[in-house]
Amino acid sequence: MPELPEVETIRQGLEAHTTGKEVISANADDSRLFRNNSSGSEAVLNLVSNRTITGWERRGKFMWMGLSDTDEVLVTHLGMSGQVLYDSHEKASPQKHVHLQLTLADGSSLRFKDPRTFGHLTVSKLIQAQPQPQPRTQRRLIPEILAHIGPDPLEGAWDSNVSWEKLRSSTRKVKMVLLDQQVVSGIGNIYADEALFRSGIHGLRELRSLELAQWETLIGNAAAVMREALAQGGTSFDAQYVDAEGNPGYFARSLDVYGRKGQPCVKCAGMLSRVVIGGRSHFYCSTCQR
DNA sequence: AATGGTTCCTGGACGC
DNA sequence: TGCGTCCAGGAACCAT
Repeated sequence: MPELPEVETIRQGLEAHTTGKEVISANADDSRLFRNNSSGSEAVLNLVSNRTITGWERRGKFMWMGLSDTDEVLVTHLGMSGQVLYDSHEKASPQKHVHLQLTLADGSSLRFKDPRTFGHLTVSKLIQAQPQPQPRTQRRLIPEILAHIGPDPLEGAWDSNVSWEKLRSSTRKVKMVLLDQQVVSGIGNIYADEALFRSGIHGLRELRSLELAQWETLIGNAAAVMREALAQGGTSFDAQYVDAEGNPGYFARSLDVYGRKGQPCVKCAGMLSRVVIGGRSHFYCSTCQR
């Protein structure tokens, strides 16, 4: 389940291994990963072929590959089970669920794999981000299709006051707002639960019951837990999440509540519970979270 | 306008 | 051991 720390881990690996390399051949299937392109995978193949990779950027759970001599980028979202795998040598045999494969000039390869096809592979044009990061050290460009996605808490652009006026009267459950990528991006089900636990806030609370200071604490804790996870290479429960070189992350052992129903709370030793909010599992401590 | 529900998909966990 | 059944998850889309 790639959330911000997992996507950032993958991005760093791709940045290190593929920047400056030319794409000499590209193959794609007709997977629904390409559903946002009017011409399916064709637009993606046209974009990447014979261009040099200039780098990888990220906002929230979205990541994009920059290319030479164009203001269009290849935008990826890994969904539930997406992987972008780098290999120092070309993978000759076709592999299951690999929907796009690029061969680079030095003989290395890049494979976009996604069994559940919840992800996206889309061509999009870069535009000016609104709002711009503060302080405005450099102008941030983001893909046009991500214009509605909010900044993530690890970006300079994040400012909880910006969204507060719209949120303060909302009757939505706090957990649902944390997962709303238009409000704040990058937080998925795992880190939402961890941030709520650290903040002592129950996910079923209505947002309007919070003070601005509590909302800021919540976002601050989400940022903190995601930074810690990033330092561990992300969270892996199974083979679904691996970095660009196929290695798992080690943060799962550091989770306080997610997936721990029936186990003791790390703060009060009481038994942790689970409830469904908006179709998502919410793991919490009924003593520590109010 | 704002909010909640439905949908896509398949590997893995579980029960018999 | 092997089969069937069910569930997890993100975000676009639809219904209210």
